[in-house]
Amino acid sequence: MVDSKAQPMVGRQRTGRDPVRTQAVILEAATAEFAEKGIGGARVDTIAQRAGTNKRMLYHYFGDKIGLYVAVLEAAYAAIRSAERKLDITQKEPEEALSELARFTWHYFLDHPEFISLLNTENLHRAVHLKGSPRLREMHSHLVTELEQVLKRGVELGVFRAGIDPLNVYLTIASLGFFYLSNRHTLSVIFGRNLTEPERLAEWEEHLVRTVLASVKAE
Amino acid sequence: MVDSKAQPMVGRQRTGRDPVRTQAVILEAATAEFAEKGIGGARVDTIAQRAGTNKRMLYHYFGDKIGLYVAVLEAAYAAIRSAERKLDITQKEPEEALSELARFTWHYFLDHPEFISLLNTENLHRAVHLKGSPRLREMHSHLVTELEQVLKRGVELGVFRAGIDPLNVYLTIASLGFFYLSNRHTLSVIFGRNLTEPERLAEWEEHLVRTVLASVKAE
DNA sequence: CAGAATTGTAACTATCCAGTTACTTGCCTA
DNA sequence: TAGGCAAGTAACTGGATAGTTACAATTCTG
Repeated sequence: MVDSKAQPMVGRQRTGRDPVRTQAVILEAATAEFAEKGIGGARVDTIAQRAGTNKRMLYHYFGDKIGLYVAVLEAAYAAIRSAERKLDITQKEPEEALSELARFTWHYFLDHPEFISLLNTENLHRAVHLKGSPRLREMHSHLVTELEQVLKRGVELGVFRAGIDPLNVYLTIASLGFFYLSNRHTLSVIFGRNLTEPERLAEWEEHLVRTVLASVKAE
Repeated sequence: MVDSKAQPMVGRQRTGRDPVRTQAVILEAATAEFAEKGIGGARVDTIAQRAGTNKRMLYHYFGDKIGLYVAVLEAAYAAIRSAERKLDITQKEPEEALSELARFTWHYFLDHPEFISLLNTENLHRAVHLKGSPRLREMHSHLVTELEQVLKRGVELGVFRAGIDPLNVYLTIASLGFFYLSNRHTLSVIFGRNLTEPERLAEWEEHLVRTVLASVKAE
């Protein structure tokens, strides 16, 4: 999610002055630590160790623990928005477009469980950090606007029913993708099944796509 | 979620020996504290204050902070299972039964945001506390079995399509209800809308019910 | 009314942890 | 090659916190 050249410097000699790379490895280590343990459980010393640097650097670049967490959250949003911009669904048939958006979202969550965890952490804290971020505008998703166009063409073609709020469709996709993965631990225990077996994941993906299409289907 | 006679004893004199009630007020205060702050952010002294008792009592009855948290989690599961047992969907028309289950789940989550938060906390910790609970069996939901019967009758009547895993329908309902409320803070910031306005909540409830029914509809 | 049980008080311990300080080391460039 | 800059070291401070201790106070029942 951060610059791919970022790598912990554990077991390495100093490689020279590179503030951008130092910040990147700190951010990556902090992402893992905050995602695994939340704000209250994350430890500054552990983040420094995981990054292969020292905590003087953390305070030098990010100010304090919360400043580091905010940078992690902003980077996480930047990453998903960057990935979303690579998706262009407006040039496809409506049903295909919607399927593609649904699969993209599912696979993004599947490949980025740390993003799910960070969202849960931020909601636990009532989004106070997100609200205070000057980069808020960058976190908006253009996909709802694109989705609006897709739904409109679907209505025109007679495959989608009219009167659907695109935000609701976006939230339907996100709901089905997020909940399954976010709650995989408790659900696996409660239902006595391993929800993260490859077959189950593939089955849920098909169920997700089918449900989203069914929810907008013309009668 | 806990015994209704539980009430904080703040500002009250000692009201006599009542270990059941003392434990109940501690559990209620602890539920609020763990739900609002997670395990790492919750404070034992604050729980005692919120309960109107002292922390000697917390350690006396629950052993330690984690023991208290586990008791909170078990009580939360007991409460939703108790509420679920009052629901009988097997005697209704399949579509009505499914609608009722969907609305019940939505309203349960709406009325119990602390349950949502505790589930997120427990998943952050990979359900290690849940796994270790001797009350695990009590946490299973009988509703999947009932749902299986409802789906079967729906297929027989020709209103539902065949081959649907009842667990997937249950997860669909839970997904749509859970995600919206769990992420209400970040989503409200990102999309610039207050997702918890009464009109939005009512609209989402209708969308939830419609989507669940559409997902099982016979073709 | 005495004793048992529940609940309370307040000080305490030991540990943890965010953040700071004062310096040192190493790299790179003019 | 000297100096500036990035990065590192390690001790430290101050405060927070879970959990404990040793007793006291209150309630209620046999």
